Amino acid sequence: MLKDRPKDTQETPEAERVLDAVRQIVSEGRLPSDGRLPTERNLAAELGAGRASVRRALDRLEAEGLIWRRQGKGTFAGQPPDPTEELAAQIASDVDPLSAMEARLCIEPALADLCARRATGEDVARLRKLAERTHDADDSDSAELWDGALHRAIARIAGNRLMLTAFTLIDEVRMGEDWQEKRHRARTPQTRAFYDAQHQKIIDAIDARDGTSAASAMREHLETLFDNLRKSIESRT
Amino acid sequence: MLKDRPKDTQETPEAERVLDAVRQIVSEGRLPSDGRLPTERNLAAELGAGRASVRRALDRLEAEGLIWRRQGKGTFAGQPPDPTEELAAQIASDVDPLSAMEARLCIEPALADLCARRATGEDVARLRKLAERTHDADDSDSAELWDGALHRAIARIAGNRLMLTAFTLIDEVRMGEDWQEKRHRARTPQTRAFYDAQHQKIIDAIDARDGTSAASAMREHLETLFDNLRKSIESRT
DNA sequence: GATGAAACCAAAGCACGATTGGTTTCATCC
DNA sequence: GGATGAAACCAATCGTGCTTTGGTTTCATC
Repeated sequence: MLKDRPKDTQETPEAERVLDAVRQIVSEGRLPSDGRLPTERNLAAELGAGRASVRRALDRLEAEGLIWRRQGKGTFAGQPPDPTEELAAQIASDVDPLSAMEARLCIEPALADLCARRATGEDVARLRKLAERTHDADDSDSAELWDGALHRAIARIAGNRLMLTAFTLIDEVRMGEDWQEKRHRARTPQTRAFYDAQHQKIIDAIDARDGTSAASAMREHLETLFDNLRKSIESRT
Repeated sequence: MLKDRPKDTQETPEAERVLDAVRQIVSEGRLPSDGRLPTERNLAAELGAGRASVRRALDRLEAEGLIWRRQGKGTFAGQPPDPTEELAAQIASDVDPLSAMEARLCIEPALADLCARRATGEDVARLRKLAERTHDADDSDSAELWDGALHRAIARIAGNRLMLTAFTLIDEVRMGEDWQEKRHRARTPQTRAFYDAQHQKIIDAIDARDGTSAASAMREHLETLFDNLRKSIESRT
């Protein structure tokens, strides 16, 4: 810390070399579809370094959240899988889009309420950024992705582990099913503008730390979604 | 169907013999702690019957919900395990009683609403019976058990698989943790009478198919529980 | 003090055979 | 003809032993 050279970028000569090499492998994504990295032993051999150095580099990347590791399994790029996914996959088969919306309509207003009561200024800034991304998205697909991220962020900020798990469950089922096309049709330029305004309203309420308003704004938003989804289903049965 | 002899009780001579034998094994509970029954082949040998007959008997018992089977695993007494339990066990460690109540307060009023809109006369009769059992319970422990059964029944009648899973998740975490004593202290004779009245109000609203009233009655009930739990925690920190 | 090499531990995977429910076929017996 | 019993086969699961892989320690080297 007291040294005058920039510790973060240099560390020690070998450490930096290995770290950069591994970071490049991860970021460039030249790896199997499951995101698995070479084993530590292979990595060490390929880079002509010792296993300890490789492990130090991986420790760093893990701390940064770029990779995750599991003893006996391997090292993988990205975030560790959530056990909720499995449960979601199991029950996904007997859940229809309407009951999924029903569930969202139940839990998300409550999450917005809690979110409003617990959000920090930083949290609100993050939400605004996500809403902006949703608004700026070029195609309907990426808009949906950012929209999902926004709702998830609200759920996380709410700070209730149980409700977050329940939300994740609903979210996983919703994403994993074959309703994609249905929701796709329900998303037109007009509705998108509408959704953006509703997002604004929700975030404004959260920013004002007004839980009740946040909940009702979220409920209104979801009901709009719900209606459009229902119309979309009815129109082409 | 057109025969004059009582098909249900007699079927065919051998079938009935095997069915009774297996039914006795299950009901008397002379089986390992995991509820595993002998294999079909062993059962057939023991009873001096063919495997087909044994399977017919097991089919019947499975249809009655007395046993469940899994290829490659075995035949077991009781109901098949719910995958929700595992997930609940995993996240149980970082959930506190207050956030569990928060989650209940979010989901159970919505379940009561749906329940009121979908309950049949038979369903309401079942709920009334459970409320009666809760009221008649001798000790605080069994009252809690019947109370749990009542809330679960409402969740099941609501008829939304996703929300039922979410409810089960909360319920499992709630039951599995060490908060038993806390809730125990929160349950006094006075509060029990109070709870009984609230149960009545909820069920009356469901009986009247008034979802909004059912939801608010449930919310009121949970808020009472919540308050008492909070007091109980504060009193002896 | 950082590095590299080696050895060991523990968790997970993998391959293989055995077990078990699910299914079909066929001969037999009322 | 329908129920039964026997046999064979399929598919999912489990148990076992070996391998792989990350986690950890030790030691020699630079």
